[in-house]
Amino acid sequence: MAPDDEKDAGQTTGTLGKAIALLESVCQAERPQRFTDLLKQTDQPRGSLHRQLRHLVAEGLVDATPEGDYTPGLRLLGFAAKAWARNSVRKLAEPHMAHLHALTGETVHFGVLRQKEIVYLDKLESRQTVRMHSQVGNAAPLYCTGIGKAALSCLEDADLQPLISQIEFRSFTPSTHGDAQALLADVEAIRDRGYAFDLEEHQPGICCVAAAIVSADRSFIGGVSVTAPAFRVGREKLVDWADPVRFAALAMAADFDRGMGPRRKSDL
Amino acid sequence: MAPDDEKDAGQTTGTLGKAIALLESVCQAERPQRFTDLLKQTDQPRGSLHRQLRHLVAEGLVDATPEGDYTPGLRLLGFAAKAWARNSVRKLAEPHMAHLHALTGETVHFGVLRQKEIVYLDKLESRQTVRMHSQVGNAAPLYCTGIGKAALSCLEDADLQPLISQIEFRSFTPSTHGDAQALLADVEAIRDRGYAFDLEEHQPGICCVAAAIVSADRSFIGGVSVTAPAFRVGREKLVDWADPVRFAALAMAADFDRGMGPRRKSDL
DNA sequence: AAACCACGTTCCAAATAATGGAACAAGAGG
DNA sequence: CCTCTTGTTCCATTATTTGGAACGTGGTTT
Repeated sequence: MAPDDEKDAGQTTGTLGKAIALLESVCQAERPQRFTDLLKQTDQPRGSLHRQLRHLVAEGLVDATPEGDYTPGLRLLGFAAKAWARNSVRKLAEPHMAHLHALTGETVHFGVLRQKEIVYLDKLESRQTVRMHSQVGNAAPLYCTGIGKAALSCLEDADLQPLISQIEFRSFTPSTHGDAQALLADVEAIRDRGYAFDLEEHQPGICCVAAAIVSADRSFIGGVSVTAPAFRVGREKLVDWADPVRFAALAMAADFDRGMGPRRKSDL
Repeated sequence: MAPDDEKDAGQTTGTLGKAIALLESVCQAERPQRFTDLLKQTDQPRGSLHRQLRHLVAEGLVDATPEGDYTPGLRLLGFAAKAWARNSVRKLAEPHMAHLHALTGETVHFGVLRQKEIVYLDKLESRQTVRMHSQVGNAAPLYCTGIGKAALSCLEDADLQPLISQIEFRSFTPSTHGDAQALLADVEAIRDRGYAFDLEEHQPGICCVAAAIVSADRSFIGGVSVTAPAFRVGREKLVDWADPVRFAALAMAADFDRGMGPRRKSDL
């Protein structure tokens, strides 16, 4: 119908793309969506939307109550469990995370880059926190998280500049960097230090030290961080953890380079 | 091309169904799949498979290495995180799980029924286990897990019999029930007791006590269990935990009935 | 009651995207 | 040099999706 939709940018994924876009709508929403809610968001004809939803529900990607509320489907958990369990970088990071956790006694995160976000792949909780699990599987912006900024600090200036200029800065907290200039200055400092802070820039009251895991070819593999509530730890404490964090990141990078070297050979 | 495929059973999900079937193939495999592996499993023409994979990769549901290895995509984690965070039954179970965990000091599971399997939705670890997280999002058969058998014990005989007769019994361990008769006897006992055991029937060395969470209308909502290694706890210990587990299940059911009562009203 | 409206569901000709066979690259071995 | 395996591209055919409109259904107003 529309010959060239504005933001198709290169590739089209046909029917699947539309289905996943709809699934995204269902997932992004805060609460169960009704047929009409989705109709408004997706502005598709009734008939099409109806069939697409039927398909998604039949496949278990979306769950529907008899009353007509649509929520993300439980089958997604099964898929994600596999994606998580089979992720090789996460597996290799695990023991080093455990070590770091034992050393600091605080919450340790591991995250990788996906598109232009950090996705948290693993988390070891601080000893008895009241906090929920999760965060695992969630995505966060690059410009206001420790791991995200550590990732940025690995880029060449030539790649960094255009990327930063595309960012839409949103102030999650009063401390969030509000523009490219502030972020660039921070990245500069991170390059010098070799590690990054997040001083309540994403979540109020939460701060962390993070380091990038960098492969031998200088590409960003992922990041580790130690996180704690601001009321309990000051900047000095974070600095104390910086070396352990950096060391863990180095150890992970070494494991990565060792493991990823032999290609086809080590497959069996 | 094929006018009526054998097991289409009622509904067809068109293009999406094929894409998800392929995704399932990628996820089920133990290791990264190559194009040819998938070609064999799905017996589709090269052209079609190639395009479907391209679409899945473009959508982030499948990740592909430059070398041509296909693995479950990281985007799945994001979807699942939403599905998990927004699951209302899980949320309401959470505090009762915590209580049970504090009481027993052992691993507590919460699971619900999906299709004909138990899907684990939450887990509180035994204090310092070496064990990984996960299990969350994984599915297990009904006939060899505590929560699964507790679910079976909620069914009327009229529903139970046909369901059991369809089961393909697979012996995960020497203790797994091997036929309908043994399972029925166990279900009978569970009905009498009000709780179920899993005595190393699914994973060697692992046993649990479980109870069904049953709504006021007598339908199965989910199940809770306390799990421990067999070498550390005997049947007596499991029996000690049975009442706490049953009580937790009752409390969850009460919360469920209370929360789910007011429909549209409580939406806001 | 009748008229109205919001919500969902179902239908079907027309438009579009998926299909699958075959031809085309590119290595890897023999 | 030939051949086998693996992966990619092309394109006429075919099946699926599309989307407008008509049809239910229940709730609300006049």
